[in-house]
Amino acid sequence: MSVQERKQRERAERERLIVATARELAEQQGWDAVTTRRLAERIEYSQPVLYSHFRGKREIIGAVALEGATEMAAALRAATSAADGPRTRVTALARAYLEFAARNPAVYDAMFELDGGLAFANEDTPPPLKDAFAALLESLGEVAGDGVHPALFTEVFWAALHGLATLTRAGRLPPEHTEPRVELLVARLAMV
Amino acid sequence: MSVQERKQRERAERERLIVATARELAEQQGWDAVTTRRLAERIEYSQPVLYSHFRGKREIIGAVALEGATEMAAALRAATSAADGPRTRVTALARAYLEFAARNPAVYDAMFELDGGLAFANEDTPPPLKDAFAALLESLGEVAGDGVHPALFTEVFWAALHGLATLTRAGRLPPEHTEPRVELLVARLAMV
DNA sequence: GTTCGATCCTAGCATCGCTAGACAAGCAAG
DNA sequence: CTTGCTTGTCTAGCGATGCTAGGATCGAAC
Repeated sequence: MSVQERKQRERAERERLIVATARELAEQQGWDAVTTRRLAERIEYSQPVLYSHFRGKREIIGAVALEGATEMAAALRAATSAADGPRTRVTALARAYLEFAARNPAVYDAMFELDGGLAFANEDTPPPLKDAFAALLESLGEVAGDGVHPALFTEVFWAALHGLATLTRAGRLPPEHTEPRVELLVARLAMV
Repeated sequence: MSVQERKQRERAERERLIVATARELAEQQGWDAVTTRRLAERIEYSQPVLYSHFRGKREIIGAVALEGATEMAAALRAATSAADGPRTRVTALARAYLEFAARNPAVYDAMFELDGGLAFANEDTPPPLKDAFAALLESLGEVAGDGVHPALFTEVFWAALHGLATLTRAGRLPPEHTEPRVELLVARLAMV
């Protein structure tokens, strides 16, 4: 059985390599540059190997998105756990969210802009995505205000963050005034 | 000169046909289905004709985006002019914005998700885009609150609407609770 | 050592955006 | 009316894309 196990290990290792390479390439040159040929060349295998791991390019994007969701959840929790008081936590959360989006644009795209073939907002949603939303909910739920459902509040706050992140990165909003925008958002939405 | 004028008119007419057809095809089957070949076939001309009007597919998307911006500005103004009182106006504005995005998904994509090669948030921004932002500013500026720059407030509110629109349409947010989300957003952000 | 199955690669398909160069239609000059 | 030229359009093709079929190769098992 040891032989099979070794092969499985190597296969899993190669799969990680594919995802990591795709992510790296996307961050360096954008998702348009992530073609199956270039990706295959970088991992030093031929194209069809990719298709023995993933159904297609789409699933590779999805894998990057899941990886990103895990990291984002961790980043959000790290930022909020260092802050005390609901208000400070929400501000830290908002800043961490936007910073994650700005520093990992390709990953953020994989999560929210591109089609990675992932299910959202239903029972088939993969755990990392649910957990990322949970990380938001943890800090945002406590400032939802009386009579407002925490999940609903989280959705609205999240949408605002997502809007700021995407519009800024796409050049629709000048990037200079990010900080005052965050402050305004927190000041108005969060009920201390 | 009459001959030249007629030709110019016909050319302009054909250009409108291209844009309208691209938009129609995109709304019917998504932007992925808008290929230069299919588009050429629908307007009953050959592919290269498209390139005598536009530099490439990108510019066609940009043209659809501009058309959409004009319509959106009109829709927003129509919705707000029928409401009296700042608070009612803002609610009407938010609903109109989200409805426009939901009813014209391909146009909304052309405006904000796809690359139409348009300049944003600087002096080169085409008039229709500036005007659409102005339409937002007209109603949102009056509820910015004391000491808050109207443009900054508009950016934040707009980002929130954009986030709701895109996340909902991409299946990231369940579409059922759109109305309470809008109400929460207006209740918190707008200072009556 | 031989067989056989898993693994991987070469080669190719259909389609994409875009362009060069041939061709025809229509106008101006003789 | 014919000739020549400009203007407009089309056919054909390039390189690149995602994806796949079918053959070659390699290693494990008897």
